[in-house]
Formats: sequence, structure tokens, C-alpha cells
Amino acid sequence: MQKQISDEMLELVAQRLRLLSDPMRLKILHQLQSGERSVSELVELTKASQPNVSKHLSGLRTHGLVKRRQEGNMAYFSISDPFVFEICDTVCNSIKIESEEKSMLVNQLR
Amino acid sequence: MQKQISDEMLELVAQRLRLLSDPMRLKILHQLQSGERSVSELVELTKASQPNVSKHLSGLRTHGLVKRRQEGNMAYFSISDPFVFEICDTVCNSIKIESEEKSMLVNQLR
DNA sequence: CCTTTTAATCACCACATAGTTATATGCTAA
DNA sequence: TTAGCATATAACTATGTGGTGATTAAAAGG
Repeated sequence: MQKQISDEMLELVAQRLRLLSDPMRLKILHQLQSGERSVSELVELTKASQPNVSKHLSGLRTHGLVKRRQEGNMAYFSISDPFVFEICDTVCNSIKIESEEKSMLVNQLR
Repeated sequence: MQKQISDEMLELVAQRLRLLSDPMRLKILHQLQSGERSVSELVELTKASQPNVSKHLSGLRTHGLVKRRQEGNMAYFSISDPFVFEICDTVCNSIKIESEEKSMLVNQLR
């Protein structure tokens, strides 16, 4: 018998995964993986509009995935919850394994 | 220097996480964690409507997270990609750690 | 055949959200 | 103060999606 999960917990988990379920946000987080970045740097790196980047950063921040440091005119963001990396690694691995299985299948059919 | 991720890969990862970013789907997957279930069982267990459950199962299936077995009148579903469990565990852990940190903070303030 | 049961699909509504443009805020330098 | 740069926010649009009720499809049993 497994442990039951409360509806509130399900909501929390879903909310967190929802933040990671957008390509743009993943792109931003991926850039932050190498360290702190300013908003303008992120705009440059992601080739998205500045309001769009700011909006995503705001969402990520209010849910505690990212933290903000202000220095003079600029705002520097960095990842504050390492679980982000674990999740992405797990998903990437599952995709990699899947595509490997597919290519093996193709090889068998030759 | 880190490895760059292609836009297609970002889309794939986001798509997969999107499937896990809904409480109802998480509930279904959680019930499937203990083994195969028919649609009507899942309807009963999740207290959701039958079309709703079927719709979610359909989405999960077309993206390879779940597989279907027909027997007579009924359809049995089961989890086909174990990465689901890893993801959920990781997220649950991060939430647990966070809440523990919060309660520690509260204790310090007493 | 007809009826019942199980599941899938359709049509629709309500809502959330990613994106854009325009504007505001806030800091620095002249 | 004013000008200029960096960032945040507001208002709006378009699209996606979770939910519902009604219908259909298919299988089993009378």
C-alpha cells in the first residue's frame, strides 16, 4: 500500500511543475545555470523581449525558484532552488533513453 | 562552459513537464503508481467525471507516459515511463525541504 | 434483436496565460 | 534638474486547455 497524497500537495507539485513547463522559462533557467545574469543579459541570450523576460522572472521569483539582487541600475537573477536542475536532468534523461530506444528499433528493422 | 540545449529539446522537455503540471493528471498517475487501473476505477478513485478522466488518459497516452490494455469492455491503463516517479519524488522532496526550513525558521523565532 | 455497460469523442464554455505595445519607475550621470 | 539607461508593470490580444453535458462506439448478456 502506498502513501496517499493530499489535494493541497498535488496542487503544490503541479504548480511547481507548471513553472517548468514553458520553453521560454526553461531557456532562462538554463542560462542561469552557469550563474547570475542581469535582465538585459537574459534578453540578449534568449532573444526574447525585455517585458517578456521580466514577466517570466517575476513569476519564477514569486514561487521561489529564482532570487533577485539589485545593483545600481540593474537587477541580477540567480537560481535559488537546486531542484530545478534535478528535474531537468531527469526529464532530459528520459527523453534521451526514449530516443535511443527508438533508434535501436530502427536499427533492428534494417 | 555548459552544454547548450536546442530549442526543439526545450520544447520536448516543456511538453513533458506540462503533462505533469496538472493536479488531476497527477492524481491519476498517483493512483496508477500501485498498478494497472480501469477507467471506471480511476473515475471512482479520483472522483472526477468519466469524460474528464478519459481525456487526461488520452493525453498521457499520446505522449507515452501511460499505456492502454483492452480487455472485453474495459480499458486498463498503466504507467509506461518510470521517469514520472522520479520527477514527482524530486518535486515532493524540494517542497518537503522547503517546508522544513520554514518550520525551523518559525522555531527560531519563538 | 434490444439493452446495458464501459469508454471515447464532440461541442462548447470559462479561464489561464504567453506574448506584445505602451507606459511607468528607479537609478545614474551630466 | 534633465537625459538616458535598465527594469517593471499595465492593458490588451490570442491561444491553449480543463471542465462539462450530450452523443457515439463497441462489447457483453439477455
